[in-house]
Amino acid sequence: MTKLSLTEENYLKAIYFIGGTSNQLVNTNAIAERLNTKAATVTDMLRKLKQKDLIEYQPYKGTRLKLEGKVQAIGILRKHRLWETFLVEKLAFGWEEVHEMAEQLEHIQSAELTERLSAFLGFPEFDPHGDPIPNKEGVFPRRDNVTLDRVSPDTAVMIQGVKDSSTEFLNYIAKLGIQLGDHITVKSVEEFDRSLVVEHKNQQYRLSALAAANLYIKEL
Amino acid sequence: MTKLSLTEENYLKAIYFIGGTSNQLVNTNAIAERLNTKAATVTDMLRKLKQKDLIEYQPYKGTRLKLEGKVQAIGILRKHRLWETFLVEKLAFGWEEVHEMAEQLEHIQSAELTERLSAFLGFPEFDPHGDPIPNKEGVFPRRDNVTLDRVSPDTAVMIQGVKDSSTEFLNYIAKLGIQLGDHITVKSVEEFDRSLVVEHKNQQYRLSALAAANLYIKEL
DNA sequence: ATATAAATTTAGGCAAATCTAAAAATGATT
DNA sequence: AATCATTTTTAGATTTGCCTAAATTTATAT
Repeated sequence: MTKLSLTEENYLKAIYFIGGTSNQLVNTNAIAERLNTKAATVTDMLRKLKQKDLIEYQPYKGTRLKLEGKVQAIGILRKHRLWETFLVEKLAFGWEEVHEMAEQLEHIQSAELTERLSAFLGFPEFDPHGDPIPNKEGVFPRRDNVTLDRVSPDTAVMIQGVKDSSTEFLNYIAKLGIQLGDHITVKSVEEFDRSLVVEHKNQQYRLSALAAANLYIKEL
Repeated sequence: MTKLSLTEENYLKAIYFIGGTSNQLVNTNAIAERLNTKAATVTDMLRKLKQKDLIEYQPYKGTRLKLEGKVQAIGILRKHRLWETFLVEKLAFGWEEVHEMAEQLEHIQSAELTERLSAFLGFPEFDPHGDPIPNKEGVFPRRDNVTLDRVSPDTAVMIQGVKDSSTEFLNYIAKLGIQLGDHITVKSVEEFDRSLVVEHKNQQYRLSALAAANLYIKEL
């Protein structure tokens, strides 16, 4: 639980981001590019992080997070997404504007502050962009693999994400006025083609089974 | 408007604090003590800050803030007190707990964030401790020199500070349950001794003219 | 398989912020 | 005014994070 420097935190974040959830081996150059620094600098830091037992690192082979490194990285991600939620929901910033501020706020050290912020925001599980916020144990909320076509009629649900993120689909739902976080209720399902009539923002309209199958929802 | 390092900001803050509002000459040792560092280190930084034209500095003589340095210091103080207000009023921290967190938050760089935070908090002019929060131009609010004895009956006012800060007086008002920020209303004034009956927390009681004259208030 | 290209590390340095120890300036005292 | 004590600065090192240039390892392509 050694206190990490801001720079160390940023390296862990970068390795976590590039390695993905499967914790793949990460190249030195990839880290250098993400952090706008030089490969030689990255090598220095990797040696240091290895020495602190936060990463696995074999020269020329690449690096990956060890458990403690991953815990740290997820902790920072949690703070980042909570602060972004605060900035958007409480201070009315636009989604595009908040990233840089959150990059600073995520390094504020106080576990108690993080937990109280979470409580103040109503223990959000997803940030305004729909990205999951890990809890304080580092566990990500399951984005329920439930899609709109599997909901029983008259159940109010919330749009939580999209399965198909092609431009065409995003344009289509934008045209319908559907946004992340919107509430929607299935009114009826057509036996014939499984298309459904939904109520959304006080309007009723029909949605194809395909469209519904690509909208992740959460029951309220 | 050069962007300052965290360390530079802390030196400016220290000089501002020690020099006081009258901007007195500040000794090297005083700064070293406040920042838990050594005099030699302070000398190095003073040369650097002088070179950036943020302070006046004559070797062996001492230092004081120049205009730009003072502007920066007051800007940091503004952020510090706004964040403290946030932590106490929104996240329900106790007053004693917030200082260290605010020491970190005060360095977050985003003028827009500061202004939105202020708006979110209702443009507070005093922090939960009663200390004035400078506005974005660096001007401190006047703690109105109005005391409770000068208020007309049936006007709701807020306790904003004390004139007499002797232990005896503070104990007396603590015994009455009067705290900074409390709302209080003068119900009537006695011609004879100018003592007054006040309503405070749903109770009515009598206060001497002297006690009332030592309570700074703000009309609501 | 050998040469060439790409990725990575090593070597040597630099700037910021800090330290200790020694030197210099200021101030206080007889 | 000369000395002693205090304050401050200078000198020289250290640590962290970064750089360039050269050397080394790994990957690719005839």
